[in-house]
Parts: sequence; structure tokens; C-alpha cells
Amino acid sequence: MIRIGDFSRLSRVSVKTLRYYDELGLIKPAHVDQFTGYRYYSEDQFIRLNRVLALRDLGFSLEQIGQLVDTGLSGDEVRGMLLLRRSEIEGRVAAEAGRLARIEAWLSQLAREDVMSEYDVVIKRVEAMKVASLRGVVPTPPEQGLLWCRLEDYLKEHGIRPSGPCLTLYYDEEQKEQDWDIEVCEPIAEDISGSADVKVQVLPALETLACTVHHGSFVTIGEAYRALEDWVRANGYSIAGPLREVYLRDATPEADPERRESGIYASQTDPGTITEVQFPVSKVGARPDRA
Amino acid sequence: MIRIGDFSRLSRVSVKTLRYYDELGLIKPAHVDQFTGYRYYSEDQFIRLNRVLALRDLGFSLEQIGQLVDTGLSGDEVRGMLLLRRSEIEGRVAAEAGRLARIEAWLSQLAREDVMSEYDVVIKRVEAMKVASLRGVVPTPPEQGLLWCRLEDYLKEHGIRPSGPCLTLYYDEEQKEQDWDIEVCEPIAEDISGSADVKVQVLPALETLACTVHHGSFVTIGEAYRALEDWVRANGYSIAGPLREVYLRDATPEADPERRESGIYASQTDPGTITEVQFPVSKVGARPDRA
DNA sequence: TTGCTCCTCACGTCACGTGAGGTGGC
DNA sequence: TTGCTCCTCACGTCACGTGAGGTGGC
Repeated sequence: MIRIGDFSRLSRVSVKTLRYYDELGLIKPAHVDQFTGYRYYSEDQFIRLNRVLALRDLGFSLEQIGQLVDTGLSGDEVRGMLLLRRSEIEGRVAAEAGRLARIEAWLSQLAREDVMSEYDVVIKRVEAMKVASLRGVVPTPPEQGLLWCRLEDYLKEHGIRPSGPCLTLYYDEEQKEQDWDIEVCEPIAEDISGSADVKVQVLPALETLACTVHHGSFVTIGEAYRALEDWVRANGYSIAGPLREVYLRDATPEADPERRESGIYASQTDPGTITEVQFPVSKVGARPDRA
Repeated sequence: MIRIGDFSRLSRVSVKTLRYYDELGLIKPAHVDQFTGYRYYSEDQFIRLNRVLALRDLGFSLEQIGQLVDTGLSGDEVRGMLLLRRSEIEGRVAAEAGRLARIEAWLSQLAREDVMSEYDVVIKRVEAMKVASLRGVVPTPPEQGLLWCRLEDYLKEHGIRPSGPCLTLYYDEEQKEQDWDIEVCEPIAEDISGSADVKVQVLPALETLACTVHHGSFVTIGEAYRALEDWVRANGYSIAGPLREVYLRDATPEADPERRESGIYASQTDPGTITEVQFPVSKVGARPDRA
């Protein structure tokens, strides 16, 4: 019989940990003095303790270890737990590898500019969203004002208020000189039908969107796009669907509607505007997020 | 201005998390109603929030994130934190890779025998330990009884009691037919000098010992050695010093000293004996633990 | 007898999640 | 007015570590 201090020294497990394992029932001392409460361990308990430590070292929780050492699990059940653990670890390794890639990207960006990038890219998902939308071809993105007017007239007619910030979808796969295929969308909560040009539809949920937020004029929004493109490339993603701009705060429309109608609203410096740019992405090789 | 619910939905960060970040001072709402306590966020706070999320995603603690977003750290300080984080992650990846290797070893062992191995190997370190010892050559390991007798006579003469379980070091690099170079050791606390044959020395601390515990007769202790050898190979270690046997519970000597002196004590079934076998190891390519 | 060992609370860690119980806003 | 949103505690998580304050054993 060994007292807890010696058992601790010989096993290199702290006394606190041994007491904790006793409390959990993982390693009950062979004998406990009923007057002093002193714990006495038997030498053969090193064997059980070693099993506990070996399983802990594989990353199992103490509860799982309890199951593995106590209940007579069959070989297949043990195998199942090991396989599960293995896939969990593989997932963690992949996640850590992703982190390393992102850290490398930060470091190289920092090496180029010696200051943290203005744009931080994060991965989000979005739920399915019902929208009233209007798709059309415009010469260039800043000239989407007319589409917005027609869409808002429609909402006004039906007495509907948008249920969240409006957004634009860009269907073209590459930068174009002119004739951009875009869709302007206002999220709505109501169940109404569309009209001749306004469509009511549910935008599907997207699992992985790379997003960044742009502050200020649309003249400089290209930098947000560039940051996203760099990030997507550095992290081994590829674009999997129409890009989105979500207008989190649009300083122009309410304030100065006719400027927007003139189609030049975006060409002015407007520090108040906040826009989130979203790239639907998927890991290269994986199936895309939407058909 | 946006209420917390909308800020949460748009950023895909839970309300609870936003409140927590407020409490920590990471993202203070732009305005808090002093009567209701309602939090109101400004749209441009999405930018700061994104930075926080991006750093969280790299694995920084919230406290580190606070430093990174608040105090104007220089480019070099940021670089330093990123480099530190990178090396931490690399360490974690290596640890997870080690776990994967160990899980594979468990799985293949389970595939062979359909039952969990009797021997669980764990890595320990030991502190430096003062011992009285006696080195000699014996025909085979079970015939070390005479060395033990001479060592214990010496201790008895000096009125010294061992301060822990005794152990044997095996100096030979491979299994031999005969003439084993071994050293029997009794740990002692006292400061005494040796004699003609008994040496008093300090065994150096060892950082990485692969250990397993054998229960029962020495006849079957070869299985513990085999388990350790397999484990050492599977985990990319190599042996870096004399192997050790630590006699955690020696059922024979006190009980039946002359059996030991006869040199045959170990050839009998003795279920009460508990022995820890320790292999000093180092990662292949790394410098060995001792000179 | 003295120092050493052991004991049991109780609290802290980290980044939130989960209620409970109550109030404000449209 | 009613349901929805928001608020502040308080407690739980996981695997222990860190004292505080007190007692047993040689």
C-alpha cells in the first residue's frame, strides 16, 4: 500500500489530479482510512493509471476514458471510439493547417506593408433569405440606381418594408468592361407575389462565404475585392457562386435620392457608407455550395 | 445604429458572445441607453468585429486580441505575436500527428488480437536520484540476487533505509546470451560515501522515458519489453541510454530472501510482483537525453 | 514535539451557453 | 395590448491548479 504522495511521485501524476480521478471514479484508492480519510493505493493500480494516462494522451475526455476502462466494451466498440477520435484529430489537424496558412498570409502582408491590412476576412454562413429582386444588365456597377428605384417603387406600392439590409448579386464570373449582369435584392418577410419585372424568391442558404467589410466610397471598394481574392487564393478556396454586396449602411439613398437616380451617387467620396462584400466559396475539390 | 439582435444576425455572432465582448471591452457598443441598458451598435463596428473574429480564428486568446486591436502595436510586435502563434500551432500539429500515430498503433494491435493490449505505454520524466549501486556482470538477468545481497548488506551496515523502490539498470544494447552488464540501485536520501564495490552516485534526470508496468512473474516480463519496443518504433523514438526496471512491489525478497540468493527466485510464478520497465528514449534526429 | 503529509472546502481558469426572472418597445 | 426583444444575474463547462485552514503520523 502506498500513500498518495508516493503514488504521485512514482507515477508523475500530481496529487490533485489523483484526488480528482478518485472523485470521478477513474482510480479509486485500494483503501481509504475511514477516520483520517487518507488514501492508500495498491501497487497494481499503476497499471490502471497507465491505461488512463495513455488514453488521456490520445485526447479522450475523462468521461470517455471512464467508459473505456470500466464497462467491458467489445473490441468493436473500442475500435469505433478510436476511429471517431482519429477523425476528430484529422479535423483538428486540418483546422490547424488552415490557421498556419492564414498566419503566413498575415505575415507576408505585414512584410509588404508593415501595417495590418485594412480588410479582415472571415468565413460566415447565411440562412436562406426571402427577397424581392430585380435582375438586369447595367453598363457598370455604379449605374444600378435605376434598378433600385424600380424595386423600391414596387415595395412602396405594396406597403412593404425591407426586413434587413439590401444587397446586390453579381452574376459575372470575371471583371467586365461593360454590361454587368446583376440583381438587386431587398429582403422581405411578407408572403407576396412578384410582378412583371420584380421577382419574389428565396435565396438559398450558403454554408461558406468569405466576407469583408468596406468603409467609405464605392470608388475604393476594389480594395476589398482584392483582399478577398488574395485570401481565397491563400486559403485554397475557389469562388462558388455570384458575389454579393450587402449595404449595411447606405448613406446616400435616403439622404439624396435623385443623386442615386442620376447614376453617379457612387462616384463621390462618401465616408459614411458601409458595405460588406461576400464571396461564396468552397474548398477546391469539394462540391460547390449551390448548383 | 443597430440593436444587438440585428448586429448579431448580420455578423453571425451570438448575442451572448457580443455581450461578453462588451464586458471584456473588445467591442463596446457605440451607445448604451442609460435607462434600459439596451446596446446600440454602429455599422462601422462590423469592421472592428471582423478583426476580432479573424484573430480569434487564428487561435489568439481574447486577451491577446484585445492587445492586438487596441494598443497601437508596432508592425514588429504584431509580427512577433504572429510568429509565436505560428510556432505554437506547429507544436500542436506535431502533437496531434503523434496522437494519430499512437491511435493507429492501438488500432492495428486491436486488429491483431481483438482485445486491448495488456501494456499501456506512457512517457514520463524522472528527476535526478541519488542511489547506492553495485555494477557487475551476471550470466542472465534472473541471477542478479547476489548483487542485491551485497548492496543490501552495505545499506544495513550503514543503517540506511532506501528512500524509494529499488531498480536495475541494463547497460547492454542488445539481448545477450550471457554476461549481462547490469547495475542494481537503491535510492537513498543520506549523504554517505561508497565502499570498494558499492558506489554512491546521482543518476541524472531523464526527460523522456517510455514506461510500462508489468504484473506478475519475471518469466513473462519479455512481453512488456516487446510492447515498449513496438511503441518506441511506432512513435519514431529511439533508445537513448540504459534500460531500467523499477521494482514497485517485490513480493519475493522480504518474504523469502534465500530463494533470491539461490538465483532462481525469478523463475517461479509470482503474481504479486509489480515491475515498471523504463526505456530512456529520444526522438530520432534529436540529441540524446544523456551523454 | 516538530515538520511533513494528508485532508476537505472554495475559488479560478477560458470563452462562452443555458436558463431564470424581469422589463422595454412597437 | 401582446408577443418580441432586451436586460442582468447565476450557474455550468473541462481538467485540473491554487490557496486556506485544519488534522494525522512518525
